Amino acid sequence: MAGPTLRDVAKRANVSIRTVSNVVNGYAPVSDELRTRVQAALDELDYRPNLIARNLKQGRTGMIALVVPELDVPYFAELAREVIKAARSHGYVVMVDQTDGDGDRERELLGRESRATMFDGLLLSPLAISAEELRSRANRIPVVLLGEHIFNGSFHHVAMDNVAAAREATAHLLDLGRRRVAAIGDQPYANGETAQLRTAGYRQAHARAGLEVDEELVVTTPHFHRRLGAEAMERLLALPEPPDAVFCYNDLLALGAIRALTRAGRRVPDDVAVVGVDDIEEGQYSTPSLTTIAPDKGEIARRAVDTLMGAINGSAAAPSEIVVPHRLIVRESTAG
Amino acid sequence: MAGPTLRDVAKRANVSIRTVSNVVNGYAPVSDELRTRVQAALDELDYRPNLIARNLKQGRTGMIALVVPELDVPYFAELAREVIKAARSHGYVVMVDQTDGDGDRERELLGRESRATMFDGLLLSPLAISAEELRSRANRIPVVLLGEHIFNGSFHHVAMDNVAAAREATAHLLDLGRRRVAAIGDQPYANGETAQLRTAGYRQAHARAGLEVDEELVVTTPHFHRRLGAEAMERLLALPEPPDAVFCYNDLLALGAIRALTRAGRRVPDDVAVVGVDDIEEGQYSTPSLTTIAPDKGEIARRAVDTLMGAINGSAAAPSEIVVPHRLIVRESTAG
DNA sequence: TGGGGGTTCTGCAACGATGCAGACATCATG
DNA sequence: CATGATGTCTGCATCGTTGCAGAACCCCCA
Repeated sequence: MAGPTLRDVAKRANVSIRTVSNVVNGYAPVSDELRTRVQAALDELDYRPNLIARNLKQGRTGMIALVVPELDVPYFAELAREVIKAARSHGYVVMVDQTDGDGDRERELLGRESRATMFDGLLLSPLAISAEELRSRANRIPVVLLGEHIFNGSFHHVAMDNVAAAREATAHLLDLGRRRVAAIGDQPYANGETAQLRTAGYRQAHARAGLEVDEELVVTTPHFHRRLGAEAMERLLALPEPPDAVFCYNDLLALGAIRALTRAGRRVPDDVAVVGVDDIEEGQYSTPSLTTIAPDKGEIARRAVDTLMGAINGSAAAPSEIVVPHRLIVRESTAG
Repeated sequence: MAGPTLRDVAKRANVSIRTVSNVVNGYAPVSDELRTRVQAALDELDYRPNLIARNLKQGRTGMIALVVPELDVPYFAELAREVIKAARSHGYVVMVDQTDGDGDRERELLGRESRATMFDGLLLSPLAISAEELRSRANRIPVVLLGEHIFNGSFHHVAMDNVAAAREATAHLLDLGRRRVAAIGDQPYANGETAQLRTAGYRQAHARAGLEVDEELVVTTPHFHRRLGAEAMERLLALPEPPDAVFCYNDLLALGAIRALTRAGRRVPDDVAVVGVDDIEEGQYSTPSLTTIAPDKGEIARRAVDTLMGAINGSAAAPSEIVVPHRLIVRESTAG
């Protein structure tokens, strides 16, 4: 099972281990004659460098870890794709792990026996554990946070402007003349920062338009899945005065809401207009297609990876707060 | 940056390195007195074992790699989730990489300088490179193939029965009384084995029903994305005699096809019934919801990981050909 | 002929951990 | 008291690689 080592190659080519290493790495000057002899031995034995050993010696692995709550949530899958791409351009590979939003799993990740020491850096997506806790367990390896707002930043952090995004989405609905705009996805409790920022934006839009928010229309959901979007929509439809528009805190909620609406016989957008957030590909092909706030995922991934690379290569810069652009993409679910 | 090592802890606790190691691993008998002293030192220095070093010594990393063409294709994302789960139950973590179906990327993965030596095993999903080539570059580490049919198996292989699955999907449409059933997704060329198996099943269903296949209705698509499903459907609709049903080789194609149909003003399933393959979650929430062939992804992942673990732990069993169950799930796109 | 400078090549130590054999002390037993 | 068994603890070698310093050799020119 175990392959040939430098030693085996050296023996066969009748040279020192070090010389073989030099040939493999193209390092020091090696005469053509020896080089071809060594190369022949390498080929004959089909030598492959043992990266573990190389890593141990060099103190880096060329791997970073990307930790997301759920890999099969399209936003994270699409983000993962971009991260893998960005990392590759730095010669890095990415270990993807999912925590199911489970705080224990996350703690484990940062704990003593964690495999985190195998990675040169960590990209963490929205966390169940608090900023406090993260800081106290702070690992020895560089960390960049994605999309979760951690206050008084002790970590590098990349995200879009959630307040502005939510404000624009809501304003778009108000501009269409809708007056009962619901919000699905609030999380008014610890670690629900992202959702809270979006709620803040939703309120700002109302305030700027001189409108009151009907608190009945702000629905809390513990997470952002299709099913919860559908359920929340059903509850809203059961109100005496149901909404004529909904701002959903992500696209999955929005698609679930649309599903509930069509099942209930309401037309989208005629009866109820719907906006989501994330711009997952699915929203381009749904019926109706989905108006959404599109964060620049490629940019998020690139900036996050760049920042992480900077931290890995020792630039002990102060934690950076990076805001990536977003834009409203109007599709059928509001434009009819 | 570099954390404390066993040596540092040993120095602080005034014991040998070996004893610290024993405490860390709970190995040999260590007296309570020393144990507490060492433990204190471990805590004070916040020691974390260097896994690279441990791995080098032990010859295994506790990591496997999962290689898929595209991580943001829902089927692969959902599969990845299951694989990560299954691997975790064996104490393994999973590196996910994507190749974009790019043969060069795959060759690189298997090539000399590949990072594959960092992993105890490899799970490979449908490949752009041929079975031949894979075999010739066969790595030194155990490999299990997922969902791609490699003939005269030299590798472990886990998949559903593609012919049967396609036959059942097509039969379902024929049973509904549809007589012009199209197929979207054929790939009648090298490395299109999976697609070819599905086409075979499609033909079998026709043959068993005593019907001819209209070759005009069999559409080739180079890959399985929503856009191509929509385009293929548009072409089919432009035929003098358009189909009254479509069997799509995966759910994304089907969702794209549905999109094209509704845009063209056709009703699904009344005018055209649609079936997909994969049972991605999106199909439960689309409008209409999607009838599909559901492979048991959890089972695929578990069997694949189990098989890989077996191979890693040295059981040099003959390559196993594992067939996992699938079933037809009827939803609105055919049941109206 | 001898010494400076360059080119090739090599051995040793080290990365941080664990396997192994053995040192040392303690204790029970005949 | 000698013997051996047992329980703790330690040092050395090792995993496969690379950094470093220097050895060996060649060439050139004074």
